[in-house]
Amino acid sequence: MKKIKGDKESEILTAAVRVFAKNGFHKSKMATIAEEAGVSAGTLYNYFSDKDHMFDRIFDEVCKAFYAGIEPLQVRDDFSSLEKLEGAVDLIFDILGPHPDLITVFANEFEPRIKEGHPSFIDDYNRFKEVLVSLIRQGAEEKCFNPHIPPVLACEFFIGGIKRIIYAMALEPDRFSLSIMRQNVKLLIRKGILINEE
Amino acid sequence: MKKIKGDKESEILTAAVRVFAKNGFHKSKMATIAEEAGVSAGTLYNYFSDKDHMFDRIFDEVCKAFYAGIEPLQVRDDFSSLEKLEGAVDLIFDILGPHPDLITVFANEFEPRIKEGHPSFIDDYNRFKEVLVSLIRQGAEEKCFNPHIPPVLACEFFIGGIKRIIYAMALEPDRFSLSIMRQNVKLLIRKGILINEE
DNA sequence: TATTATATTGAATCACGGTTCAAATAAATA
DNA sequence: TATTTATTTGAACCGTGATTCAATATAATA
Repeated sequence: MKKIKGDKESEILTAAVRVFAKNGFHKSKMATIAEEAGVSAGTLYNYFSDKDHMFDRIFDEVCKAFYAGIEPLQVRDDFSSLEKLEGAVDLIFDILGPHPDLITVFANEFEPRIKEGHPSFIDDYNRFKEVLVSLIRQGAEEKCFNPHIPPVLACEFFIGGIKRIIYAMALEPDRFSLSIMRQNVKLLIRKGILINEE
Repeated sequence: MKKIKGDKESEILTAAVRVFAKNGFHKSKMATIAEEAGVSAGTLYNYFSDKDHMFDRIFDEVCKAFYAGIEPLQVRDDFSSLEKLEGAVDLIFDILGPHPDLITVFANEFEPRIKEGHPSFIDDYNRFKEVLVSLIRQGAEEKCFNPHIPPVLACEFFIGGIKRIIYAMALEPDRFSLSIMRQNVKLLIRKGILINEE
């Protein structure tokens, strides 16, 4: 059984996500995380300088994946604006969908963490949002999306909706399947709630 | 200057909202709240049994207003389903819109607080959501709203979107006006992002 | 005004939990 | 194997901040 470098670090992070999801950041004790990871409290500090740093590492990965995923989407000229936007939805579902604990932490701790300082993941996250916004803007310019809706506003609305939907899913995994969620979110984004009379 | 009963209590709550909005619940010190309210730390405990209780009182008011506002909407038979749904949007904007600090606290602390226990406001909040869901369900039954979208799901999506929009507004009040926000949210809810070709 | 009841004060208390670090253990190297 | 280096341990430390409460001030009542 050879240990891969970084192995234990990610074991600790996985445990941390589990604990943060259950108790929230502030009520999660380093001792609990250590126990959950099967190491002692002191060991945590060989991998992370402090609790905040450990926390931010979690979102580092997520935000890097967000940005890495949306960038290639932006430049695909075989995709319509709508396909790109739906690609972004798929991206979020793909990255977070399989990890309920991560969703929970993301839903409850992400924005507060941004508000309280300048976390390491902020640049990737902002870039991700910028691409999303510019993608919507482009759709509006092409008269594919409603040009009266400010793209930033639409972007915020969609992110908020998606975030909450996947959080609901994380809380009650058996109620709706990932694919049903995904499909309906796309529908709501595209056409809203009204029946489209044709 | 006669002091109305409950006057000081609400002064403290207002100060608390301000402090919670700025620092988040856990980083807000009772001492700071006391200072902000112009009383001493000990006085807080004449009005609230502890920090959690004080916190919950804030949401008590909000949730009571939510439920009190949506209930009459539900039974108005001079309103279409769409008008009712838009009435609910207006309700949220009316209650939270004028209070950026309250929005911030609501956006960042509400769900975590629900997750960690059984707060006093949970019943009003659940009733509010139930009405919202049943309102959407009714619209679907009347073939006004898309019947393929599970109402609970639509409800979560809309709440998430609205919550995030008003939070964005609270963070940058000068970027968009309340009325622009409101109008565009309704548009997104009704028709989504696509242009409705006619 | 004197007396009683109520409200406020803020320094002291005390539990909590993040962090440290000397000792112990394990791994790497000679 | 002996020696050096890296890692892990967990009990102890210590800052923080919610909460308490005896003393004080304010209001109500006689």
